[in-house]
Amino acid sequence: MILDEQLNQRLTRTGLRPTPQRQAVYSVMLQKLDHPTADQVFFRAKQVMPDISMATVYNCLETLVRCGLVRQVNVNRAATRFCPNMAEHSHFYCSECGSVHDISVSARNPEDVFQVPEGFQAEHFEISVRGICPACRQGGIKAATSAPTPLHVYEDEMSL
Amino acid sequence: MILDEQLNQRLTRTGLRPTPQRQAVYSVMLQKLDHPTADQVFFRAKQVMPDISMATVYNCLETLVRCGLVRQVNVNRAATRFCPNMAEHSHFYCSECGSVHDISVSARNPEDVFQVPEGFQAEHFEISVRGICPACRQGGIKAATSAPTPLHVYEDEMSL
DNA sequence: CCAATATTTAGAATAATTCTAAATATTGAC
DNA sequence: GTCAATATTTAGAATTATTCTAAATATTGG
Repeated sequence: MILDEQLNQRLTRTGLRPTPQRQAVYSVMLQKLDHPTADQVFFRAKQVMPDISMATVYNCLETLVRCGLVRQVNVNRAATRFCPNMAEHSHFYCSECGSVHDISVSARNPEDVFQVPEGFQAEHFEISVRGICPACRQGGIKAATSAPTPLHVYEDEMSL
Repeated sequence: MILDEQLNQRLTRTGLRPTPQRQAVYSVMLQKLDHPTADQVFFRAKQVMPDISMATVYNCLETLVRCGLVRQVNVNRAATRFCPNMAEHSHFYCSECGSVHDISVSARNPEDVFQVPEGFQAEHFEISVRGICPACRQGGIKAATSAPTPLHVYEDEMSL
């Protein structure tokens, strides 16, 4: 597969080794472009490689982040999500169902967005938006005492 | 104190009760305008009210957030920080020492910053910047195997 | 002052993540 | 190809911030 080549190049360039686990995790990330948590990646990876362990999934995801093929998305204090879209973009977080969606950044330069005072050295910035996703607006799921998982989440991932 | 009045008004307006603990936590938040974690707030609150409990600090902080006197700042997966500056601003996170600093937003409107696709309903957005703070640039603390706590952090908070 | 309601509290529970140390795999040198 | 050196995987324990629980206490309006 061509994508394996890309992964292998990135890995070796960073002094890391290509392994079947890393390939499996990366392929899983590319298969479905939602923003899975480590748990979800673990579940999906097991379908391809049944003996892979959670620790390895964490390790592989960290590796992919380190070599620039995946990025981490942190929303509130919920589990970290992972995103293989490395193009510049921001994230929309649905406060109803917790789903994460890519949105595009309209600002051209950092200076159009924020100002850091003298002496600070900015390295990276991130914009995140919170609100209601189309599915939840449609679905009209009312906030229950403890919100039930909306139907449009987890259509896959039925059992372990 | 005048600020207690402000707190009490906000609380009762939201159907919540003014309590000494809430006052203590709020006063602590206003005393030092850094961005303390719940732990740090607990430590500081104990100096004023030695028998206050951690659970109460969490409760009070949540209450203050709910009635709009304090906001939460989440950076990466580290402990949530709390900020009593309710004016529009963003946060700069120092990847060396973990300190958080207020920075100003230059964008006028959300549309200048990002675009949400049709069907999404944005409610709130947040910009966060990561980099090196002036103290760390000066200090020139080199990344050790496990970074030692830089000197400019925790000048207070020596013992429990 | 009393009943109704809200808050505080200590400690247990949770959940995501990191750590540990032993087993296994991969690499480059020969 | 074989071997030593190094990197990776793994299961399970440990950690950490936070939330939950249920009993004790405080506050409020009547």
